[in-house]
Amino acid sequence: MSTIMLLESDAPATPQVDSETLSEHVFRLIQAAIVKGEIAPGSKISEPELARTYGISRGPLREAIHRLEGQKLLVRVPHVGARVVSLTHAELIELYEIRESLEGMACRLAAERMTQHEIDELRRVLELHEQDAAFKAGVGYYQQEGDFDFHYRIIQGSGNRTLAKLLCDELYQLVRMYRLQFSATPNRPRQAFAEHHRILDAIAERDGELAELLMRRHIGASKRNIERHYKEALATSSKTRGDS
Amino acid sequence: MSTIMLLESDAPATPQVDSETLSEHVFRLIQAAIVKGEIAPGSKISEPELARTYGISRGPLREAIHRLEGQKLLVRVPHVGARVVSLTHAELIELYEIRESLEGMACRLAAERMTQHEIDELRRVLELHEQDAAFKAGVGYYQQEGDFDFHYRIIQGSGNRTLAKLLCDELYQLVRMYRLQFSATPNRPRQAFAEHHRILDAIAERDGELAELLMRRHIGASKRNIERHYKEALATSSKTRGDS
DNA sequence: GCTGGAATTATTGTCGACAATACTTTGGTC
DNA sequence: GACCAAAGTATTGTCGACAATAATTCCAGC
Repeated sequence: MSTIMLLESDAPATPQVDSETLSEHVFRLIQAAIVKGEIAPGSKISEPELARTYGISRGPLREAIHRLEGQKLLVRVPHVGARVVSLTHAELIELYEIRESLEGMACRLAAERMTQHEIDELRRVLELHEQDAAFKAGVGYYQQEGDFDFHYRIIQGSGNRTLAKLLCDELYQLVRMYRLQFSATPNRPRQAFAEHHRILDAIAERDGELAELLMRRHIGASKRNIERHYKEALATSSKTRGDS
Repeated sequence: MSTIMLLESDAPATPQVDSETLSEHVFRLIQAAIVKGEIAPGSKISEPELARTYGISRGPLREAIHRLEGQKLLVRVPHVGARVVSLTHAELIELYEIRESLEGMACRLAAERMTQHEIDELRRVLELHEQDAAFKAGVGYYQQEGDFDFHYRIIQGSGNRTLAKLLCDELYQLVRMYRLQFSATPNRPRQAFAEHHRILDAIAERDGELAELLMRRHIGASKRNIERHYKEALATSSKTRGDS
């Protein structure tokens, strides 16, 4: 009853979606739920339960689950079921190492191949970020999605469509999922913004080599930020007995 | 009739597979067929036909298709169907650019982190290649799969499991599919072998920087080899009127 | 009271049938 | 003769039910 409501109440938000496949629809719904943390990392996915929740049969749901697995948001074990991914510290670092390499390359290509119009738009995106309330308060950044995301636009600007599919269609949601956890570090948003600005300048000057270097350093800084978070969490958990 | 034969005649080759899921089984079967070129690139995948061929229902077949799509061996269009991937020249080059970046990084990490035992085994793999009949005849190389493949082992040796999953589980089969077409260039196998040897030496000397550089050059050379092939194909197709 | 095992329950894997969409072929008109 | 439209065919998308496997519970024995 209310399960059908859930589907239909969402339909008006995406009106043209008549021809959209059911599988596609729940895929996006579940993807958003996982990225936002509405479904806790590590929690088990029950096919019958989710099917009831979204008011669909298990067929299309299973297809959605398989696609989510492709995006690394779910981990499936045959005959056992699927769980929401829960990256270990090491895996998260590995992911950032991959991003360093791939986005560094994307940034170099973007500096060489982006049109002037694309560069102008990228600058506008950055200005938008600066005016963002959350950013001004120093509590967040990064929350922008898709075209409003700095990294996303640079990757698209690289001109390497295969790379863009890999980064934006497969890895992007996973990165976004974990970004939310670490973007709230005191000084990090301001610093990240400054780094973004330097990267943009390098791109505008068509200096591919420098743009790549800066992007690698930028992601490396984010990586170190995560490592710092992790160490602090370790220290906190081990100081269970007073701290004077 | 003969469709069931096909399944059963393959079962003895993998006897322990009782607990293996049907979907998993056909996934591997179709994957192999695509990589070997038994199903032509660009050809359409008919669900009813394949289901009959492998003697299964469309359910598990569709799951296999989705996984194949994740490996970029199939391209699916909603309400239309799936086709075997057929990379354009530009896409193939893009793929090699990605490999340059990713495998270069893997090679640097491998030089830093591989155990002495792993390095010894890598050397043995290379010696095996040198003794291979096809290689001696100069007609091929690369055909080795998985653990017997030089690149595969280096990636595994990088210690970055996320990277290994990305390269070996998702991109590897696609690369293998296209390798078969271009490995038959006159001098390329010998040259590739020499490059492999230099990379191994750099790894053995724990020189990560050099190992990365050499791997990038190695893949870059393969890339140029493909570009040369392409240009020749273009020239051939345009000299339809004599060539004296 | 705890451990090991068997029966029960629940979940995943598979199937065949029906509905919806896309493609093909046929017929008609300009 | 060529192009457009409509009916028909085939393929994909979805569903509910059944089978096989895994997790849980309950009971017996030590």
